[in-house]
Amino acid sequence: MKLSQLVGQRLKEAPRDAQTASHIFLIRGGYVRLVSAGLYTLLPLGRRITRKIEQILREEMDRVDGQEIRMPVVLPAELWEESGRYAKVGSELLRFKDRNGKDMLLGMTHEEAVVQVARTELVSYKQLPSMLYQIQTKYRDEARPRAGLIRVREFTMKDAYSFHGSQDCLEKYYERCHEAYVRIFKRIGLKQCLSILSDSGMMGGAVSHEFMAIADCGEDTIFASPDGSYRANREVAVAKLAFAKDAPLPLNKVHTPGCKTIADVAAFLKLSPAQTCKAVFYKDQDNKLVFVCIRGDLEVNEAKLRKAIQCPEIDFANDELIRAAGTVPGFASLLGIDAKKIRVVVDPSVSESSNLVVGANEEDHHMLNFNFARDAAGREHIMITDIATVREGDPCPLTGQPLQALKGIEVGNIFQLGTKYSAPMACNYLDQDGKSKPMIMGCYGIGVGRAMAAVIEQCHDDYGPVWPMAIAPFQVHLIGLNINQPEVRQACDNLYQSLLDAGIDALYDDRGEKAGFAFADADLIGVPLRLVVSPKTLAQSQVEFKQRNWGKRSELIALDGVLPFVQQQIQELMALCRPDTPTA
RNA sequence: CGGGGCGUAGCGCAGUCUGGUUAGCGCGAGUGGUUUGGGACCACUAGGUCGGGGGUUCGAAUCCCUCCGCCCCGACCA
Repeated sequence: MKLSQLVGQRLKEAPRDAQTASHIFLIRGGYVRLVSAGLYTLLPLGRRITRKIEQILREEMDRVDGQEIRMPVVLPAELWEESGRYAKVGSELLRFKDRNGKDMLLGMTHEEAVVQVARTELVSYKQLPSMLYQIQTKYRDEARPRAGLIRVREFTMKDAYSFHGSQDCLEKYYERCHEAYVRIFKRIGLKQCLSILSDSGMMGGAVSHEFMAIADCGEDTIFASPDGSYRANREVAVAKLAFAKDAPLPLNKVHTPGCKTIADVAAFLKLSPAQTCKAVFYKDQDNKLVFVCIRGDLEVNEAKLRKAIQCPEIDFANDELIRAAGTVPGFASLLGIDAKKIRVVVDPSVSESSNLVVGANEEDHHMLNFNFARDAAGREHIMITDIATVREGDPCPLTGQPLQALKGIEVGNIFQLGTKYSAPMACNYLDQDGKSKPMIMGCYGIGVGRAMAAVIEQCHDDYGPVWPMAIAPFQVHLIGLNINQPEVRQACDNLYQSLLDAGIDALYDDRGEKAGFAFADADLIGVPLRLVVSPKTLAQSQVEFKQRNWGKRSELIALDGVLPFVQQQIQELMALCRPDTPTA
């Protein structure tokens, strides 16, 4: 490709909107262009990269016996009604009617569609296990697209679905897919990508992992032990906190004028927040009160709470609702509360700590020395479960070491779905015993554009992306300086042609721009290998060579040895992305 | 959906508060010339529904009303 013909302007300045490295460089380098919020056109450079990523995905999916298919983006609502998701999913699902008034939708994921394939094409246990995948457009009407390609509304996703005759088979296959994912992210050049335990959310199913590209701009928080043995999404992470276990002292009411917050109470009584108990009030979608107790220094993890009480939507309760339950906002506690009438959730930090300060359910008063086992009435009706948000430095549940907090971009996920879709949608097969059984399913997704953006987040310098060889838009960037001199033009043309003839993917800057201008563009395009030909180098029958990540350093190589040299460099850089040595 | 910010040429911005002729500047683009190793220089040229609509006014980019769009934070998120 000649740079003079490449579509996609490089920009000296980024649009003000762009704030993260990947967003800035994708725009400045001419990889993508915004069409509307969360909708992007991939320009040639961006498309070249995503094609290479897609090819890696194909190879790795085929390697775990996947078969590529293609399902429609537009799907009939009736299919989603079968699984129950048509009613369940909110406005993230784009619904519309076709000309006949039939309810349709844009696929945000394809469990229903693939189940329809499986239940007609896979009928016997002899055909299982089986895995189908596609690389295709998804649409999600995101409330808030952000950070360029990190969070968009329309995107290309590799989505794969496996079908099994037994849980055991699913679990074994899930492991293979996990390994395939480790290989994939290594191959596309991510430097740090961790698989973590995750909250499977509305996707359902028991076990799931998210693959997180570690990056400061990531939306997810991950807690990891220093030795890597434990890592989990903040939504599900747990810590092994130590609780005070002193001999219970008698309850004792104290006057705490105006002390409505934990900070007030702790300061007034000269205690640490960890010696207090916090009462937090939520309401569910039916406007019913949920009374939550947690140690004063901890925060409620709403994702855990939602899961614990099996309630997808919760919000803070207003004072009216709190008072109606017989408590006093700011001075509320379990004391005198009838747990039979109100839903109460207590974190172990409260049920297992001794002598906490709690509200007295009386204006301007608190109670010292609350002990759950002694003082909470109707304990048998109270749900005791971990609903605490893990903090950086909290002890790891496995090793006890202080947990580290990392930010990550979710570039892929894998789920053990079980029969969540196959059972309601009658996706059955005939087993050896002649009985019809629902298939056990797994699903496996990777966002292609997001993966590209994540690579930039991890691989860039001040001047632009530093593409890993495996997904670079080109393998070699050839620049001709003073190319208006016929002998330079000739030498460059010849070298370019011989690179192409050798099967090397070369970009040729034939524009005759000034050196600085050409170099700045080359940095933005981020091709891993660069060759510069100029009258100076030509006079010695040499070519200047550098790798993209060498900064200003370069070396001279003989013109007649360029081809084998470049081929070897490509091999060496490709080797850096070989999946042989899994890291995650 | 809640909070905040922004919308003037392809990109970055000034002008808006305090209304007043032909709406400017830098980058980018085109032509000609001089240049040529880390975003050169000179001259000329093209490029604008000042986000849309309505209103106030002799006069609106500027004031008022309204709608739309984009970004950031939060909520939500297979």
